[in-house]
Amino acid sequence: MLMNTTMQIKGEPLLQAQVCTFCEVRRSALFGALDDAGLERVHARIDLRTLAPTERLYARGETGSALYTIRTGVVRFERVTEGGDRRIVRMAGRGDLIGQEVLLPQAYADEAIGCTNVELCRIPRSLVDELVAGEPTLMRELMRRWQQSLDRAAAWVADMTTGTARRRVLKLLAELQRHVDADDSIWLPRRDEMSAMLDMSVETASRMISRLRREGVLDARTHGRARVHPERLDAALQVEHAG
Amino acid sequence: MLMNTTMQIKGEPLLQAQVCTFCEVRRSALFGALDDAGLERVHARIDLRTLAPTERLYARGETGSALYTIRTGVVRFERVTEGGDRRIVRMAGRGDLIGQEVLLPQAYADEAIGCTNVELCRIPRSLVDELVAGEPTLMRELMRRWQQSLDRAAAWVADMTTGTARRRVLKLLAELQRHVDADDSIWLPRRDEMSAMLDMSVETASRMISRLRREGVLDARTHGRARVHPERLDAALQVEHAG
DNA sequence: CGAGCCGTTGAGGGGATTCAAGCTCAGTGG
DNA sequence: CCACTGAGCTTGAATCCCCTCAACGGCTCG
Repeated sequence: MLMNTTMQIKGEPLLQAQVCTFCEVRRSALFGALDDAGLERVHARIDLRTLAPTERLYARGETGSALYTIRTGVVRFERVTEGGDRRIVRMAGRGDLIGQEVLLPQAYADEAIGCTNVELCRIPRSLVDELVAGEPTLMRELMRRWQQSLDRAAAWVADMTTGTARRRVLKLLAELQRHVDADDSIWLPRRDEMSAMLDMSVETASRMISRLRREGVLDARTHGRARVHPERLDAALQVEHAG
Repeated sequence: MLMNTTMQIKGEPLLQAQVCTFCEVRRSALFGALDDAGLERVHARIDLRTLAPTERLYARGETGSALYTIRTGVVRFERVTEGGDRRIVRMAGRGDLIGQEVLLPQAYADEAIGCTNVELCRIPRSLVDELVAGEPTLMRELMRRWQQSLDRAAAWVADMTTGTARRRVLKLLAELQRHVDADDSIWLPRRDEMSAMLDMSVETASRMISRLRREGVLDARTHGRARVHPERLDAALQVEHAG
């Protein structure tokens, strides 16, 4: 599993120490405040974990013993309503911390499911507990992450649940642009996934996407990936706001 | 201002020490972990603050120096979309901690506005900073509050933004029941406020409420307050889920 | 190659919005 | 005292957006 990473160099097996040192997200990552010596002690306890699309990382109510940072890919959080249908309530991407509630300690609050291929760093709860005792700065970093998640959740309400189907789809595309890949492509959800995010029927989602493709806002590619014209997307959103 | 509280006894002016000691929400409040001696040091720094309906506690982007716990009443969080209309993204009630983001330190993330008459305890940021240094337990309590806010935000997405207008109104009433008053009455939002919470027109909100009143789920009272039949509310939600 | 999943498109119906008109009620001033 | 006013609430009618039901095509995979 350690080999299955973008950090791999010249086909050699990759040690966790190297992963952390070279980690592209280190600056924004949980342990960014630690010096190299501090990182040394951390390496051995952190594992890489991969997640395939639609694969579940953990379930709501599960009592886990680890939290995760996302190295690459997109993860979504689902919740089942009393009606029995699944609703996607939030997403997370590169650099985001997820499953923080195990620190309280508390069961996971939502299901975490892979949207794309995902690479995660698995951080045991005990490790964070130990580090927090010695390094108070880490605590502030943790609180920042919590607030960030809360802020994104509020933004989700304001963006993904408001207005016409077209506006919500446009807002979704704008959100997905935040997790744009190296080759400018974004993850384009399946229609039933859009349905669960934006509270609309799969047919409506399909119609909106088809229309946006005809309008040149969107360029579909293979395997649930697409490319967006940022200017045309913004223009379409402006029109939506005006009307 | 100290006199303007439900804790007042026999008309005597109320000292903050008494307020904290007798505080009904102490168990669930931020400083519940502190012993009486610890509380003593805290009293002098905490002020009571009241908030009238539609009055704003703080604005989004404002750099404040205090966080608050809610003693009585309901507070809502608003955010303005790019379209220019206000959207209510979350609510908080008795015992909830709000404005925690000042601890990071960071500007307030949303507008906080009173729904009912509200009584708050104003806690300076500096006080929390000092206490955290001496009492690590407090830090855990803070994290619990953050997670709780996050959890409620996710629940808001799943409940208030999903399904038919009728379902969303029913879910809103269920949520408001959580903040039920001493006399079994709840805050019944104005129709335009419901509109901002549930993303529907004021007319639709009015129609739904009128119908629920005819159905006996709801008993309107004076001044934006009402009483709900819990069993009928649950029954109505069951039907909604089945259909 | 048939089966099944996913996406697309069409037709019809229903729920929500929009536009519009009254209604209640509290506050105001003649 | 009461008309006047304006804000909030309600209700009706027409329109429109979205959902439902349905059929079909492309694709993968056993």
